[in-house]
Amino acid sequence: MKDAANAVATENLNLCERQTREINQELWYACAGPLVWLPPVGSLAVYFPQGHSEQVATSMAKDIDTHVPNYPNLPSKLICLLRNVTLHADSDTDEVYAQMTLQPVNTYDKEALLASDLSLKKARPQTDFFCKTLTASDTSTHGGFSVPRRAAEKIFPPLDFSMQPPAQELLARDLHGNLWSFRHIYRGKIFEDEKQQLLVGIQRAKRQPNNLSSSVLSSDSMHIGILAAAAHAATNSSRFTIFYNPRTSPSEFVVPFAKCQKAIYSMRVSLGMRFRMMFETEESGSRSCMGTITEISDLDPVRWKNSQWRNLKVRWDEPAAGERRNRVSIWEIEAITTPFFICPPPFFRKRLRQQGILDGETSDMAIPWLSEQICFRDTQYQTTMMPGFSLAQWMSMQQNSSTFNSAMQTEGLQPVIQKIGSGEQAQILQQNKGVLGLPQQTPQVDQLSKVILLNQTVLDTIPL
Amino acid sequence: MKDAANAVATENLNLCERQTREINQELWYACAGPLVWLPPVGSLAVYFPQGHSEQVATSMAKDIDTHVPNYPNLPSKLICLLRNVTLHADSDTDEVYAQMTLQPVNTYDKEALLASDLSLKKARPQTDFFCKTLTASDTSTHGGFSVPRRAAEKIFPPLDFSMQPPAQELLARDLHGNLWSFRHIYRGKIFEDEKQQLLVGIQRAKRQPNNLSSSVLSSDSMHIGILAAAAHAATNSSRFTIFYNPRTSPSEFVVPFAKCQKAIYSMRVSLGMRFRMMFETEESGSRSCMGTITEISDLDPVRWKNSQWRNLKVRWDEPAAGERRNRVSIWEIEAITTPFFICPPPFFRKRLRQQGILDGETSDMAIPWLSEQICFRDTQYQTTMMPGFSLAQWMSMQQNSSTFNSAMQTEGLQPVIQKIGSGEQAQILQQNKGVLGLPQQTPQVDQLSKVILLNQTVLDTIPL
DNA sequence: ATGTCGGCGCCCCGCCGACAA
DNA sequence: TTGTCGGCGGGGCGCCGACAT
Repeated sequence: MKDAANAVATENLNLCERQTREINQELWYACAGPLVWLPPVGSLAVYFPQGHSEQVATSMAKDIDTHVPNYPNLPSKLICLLRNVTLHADSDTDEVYAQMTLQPVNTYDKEALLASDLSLKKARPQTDFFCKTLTASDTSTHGGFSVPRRAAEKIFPPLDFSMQPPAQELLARDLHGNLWSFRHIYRGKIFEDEKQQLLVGIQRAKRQPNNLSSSVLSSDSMHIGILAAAAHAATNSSRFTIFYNPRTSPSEFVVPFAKCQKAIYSMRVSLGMRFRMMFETEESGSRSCMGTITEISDLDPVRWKNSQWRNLKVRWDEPAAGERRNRVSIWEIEAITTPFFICPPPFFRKRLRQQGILDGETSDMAIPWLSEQICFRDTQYQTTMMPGFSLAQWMSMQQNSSTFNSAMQTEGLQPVIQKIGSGEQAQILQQNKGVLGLPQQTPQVDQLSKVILLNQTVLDTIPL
Repeated sequence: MKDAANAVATENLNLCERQTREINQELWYACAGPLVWLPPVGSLAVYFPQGHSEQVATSMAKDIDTHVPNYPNLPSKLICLLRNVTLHADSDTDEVYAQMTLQPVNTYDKEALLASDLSLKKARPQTDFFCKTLTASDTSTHGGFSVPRRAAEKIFPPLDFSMQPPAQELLARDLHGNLWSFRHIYRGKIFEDEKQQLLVGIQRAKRQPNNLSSSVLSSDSMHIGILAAAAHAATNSSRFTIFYNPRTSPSEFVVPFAKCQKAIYSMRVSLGMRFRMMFETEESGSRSCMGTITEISDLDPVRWKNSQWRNLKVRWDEPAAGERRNRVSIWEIEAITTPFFICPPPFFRKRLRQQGILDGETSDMAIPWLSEQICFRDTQYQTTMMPGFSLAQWMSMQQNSSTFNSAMQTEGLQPVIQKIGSGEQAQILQQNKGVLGLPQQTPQVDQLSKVILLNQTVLDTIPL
């Protein structure tokens, strides 16, 4: 398939209408990547100021400055009621982001608690879409953009042989509501076509030196602003607003309350624990990678003592994926059910040996120091992980411990159900070619950017 | 003159070199507009958090939210030592902005005080440049860009008739250091040319709906961040960094200390006082507009009580220029030396009449209620405005009043020397044409944008 | 099945001159 | 003097087919 693309006149929507027009949720999620799942409005969520700072630091390509003041009154996590969520896309870069309004709470509404739990069970609907990393020919002005045959058959409308000129028009709407028309041609002189509403999105490769300076606010002021805004909202139980950029940094700093709670109360982590974690693959799929917990420690012992934000240092089984983060949070990982003691990874045995715990060569089947404990934990895991881990159970837990960032960090180990992750990002090339006829002023569309074509289905299949 | 323009290969400067390369100061100032003059490093300056907030609100096209908390410990102005100033230009929009690092101080270094005073006397060097609002033909891809003959003779190198093909090449460097080559042709079949280093800049018309959301930080958090960062720096006497965007908002919120002091101590304002103030004209020139003070009151009586940031409500003589702000600060205006009582403007007489001060029709020459006082003030003005208004005088004033935002607001009136203003801005059209061969991805180059051509002279004529 | 490239038609960028304000 | 536009030449966008993997 090849296509010529021209922007159909943007229909002269009056500005008002365009601004109120909501972004298509399915397309937004498709562009955000397979692992992103926003908590629903009205549910409880946990806000991590640390993670928020991290996102800003990443998007400004600047480390958090050390002379940002400490906010002793601001805890490392705030339990909030999610008051509002709106989806957005940067008008220049097409990067998707979400705006969330949070309100710190002290008492937990049952409904909000329930909503938080339900959101975990409701999987993201699998919309029919196709995602392709652009090739040189795709981005070149010389050739066209080729869609793999399977994708065309899956996504595009069924053939209609009534019309005679082979090439016919496909219409697609992008994140901003602009209409695009494409000519669809089948390579083998046989053509297929049908008019239907499609959606198209662009997932750009991460810019290398991201907007170095916003030219609006200094990085310091931003970080202070994050903390001060959260602290102010916390003390007044008033609302505050944040932006979540799923693709600029792997910092999911607003986490469904239930997910957090389940992880913290049902999983006890310890050194050497094996786990798996979901990652995004090249073509917007997901797969899990395995690793081992090597250390449990504060990411920032000075400002954020006893924070559970990425307090687990890990080592991944596949060293090839060197871009993976070496620190994760407990709610991002999932226990590996196959008994770990059967085959601890080589590097870990080596470390144990260095530490004098394992001396000499030991058979994989004979590691006495862990087996009993492991078995017990595994049993416990099977119990707590039974379907329908009771909501009332958490609530009673919650009532017994006023704040749940307890000191149980270094004690036990136990995996949790939920899986989450933020995609690793590819590097960039530099080119400024049009793609699919998109206007030239959209920068950074290169051969590592991705185009997403989406079948538009019923909108309300994705509850927000 | 017409020209074809192609970007000379950007010379493959390695990234490191490009980032450290400083922006040309003359070009930066030419693009910033005729009224911008940054205080020099090492001098004392006054920082107005209110004005800073205002700039952010303007650049985000969003009013300051009312639930931004009050910072009772943060005064409406901070006296700071200017530690660093760097000039920048937005890589996408070419908008110039400056980054300043400020450090609140309690004791005033004599040198810094002197530097602040000296900067007032040192006028911005008048560099040879030409500025033109783009016409439809200029931006069209069909025609070329025409430079007025006078400008060409003033800016371009002298003729050299040695070469034979009429059209020859001009090289110019833009704000980012990119080289551009232009073909220079004289209309009347006679051509002029010479190779020489020129500078070219683009001053875009203000975007109408400016970056609605930064997608990084919420507007609330930004405003809080501004206040919290300033408050933190003030209490610790530590440095903080701000961005000043001279063209996005008319908020000069970092003012040379001497300018501020002179205005506050030498000028006593009152209702009805006549003044003049500098404004930017269409073609980057400046002219003064006259007006009358109609009210003296806090801009924000709740959060910023007794602040001198735009506490003067004014009425302009020329109602045509409706875009002018109706609130100014005392250091922005200059007294009108011609005695005001000879001819108070009509609207003001009407107001006085309404208030029962003027009853019936009164001759312009017979307004007894002010004349004596005016004369006195005028005398005083002549005195205090003598050249060399002593620096030691301010210092003693400073020592006598620990903070100088005194309560003398509503008392007297007296004008001040210094003049300042921020340019009014034109509105925009929507078009996406290339200008002078600049790359297409630079947006918003339209017929109201301006192109600036500059003769590169000695760099260090402008002390920063 | 899909990425790349030579051939080449046509549109539009951009140069020239004419004309008007 | 300077903004606009018709004429028109050439370069590049973009369609087709060939070929390789």
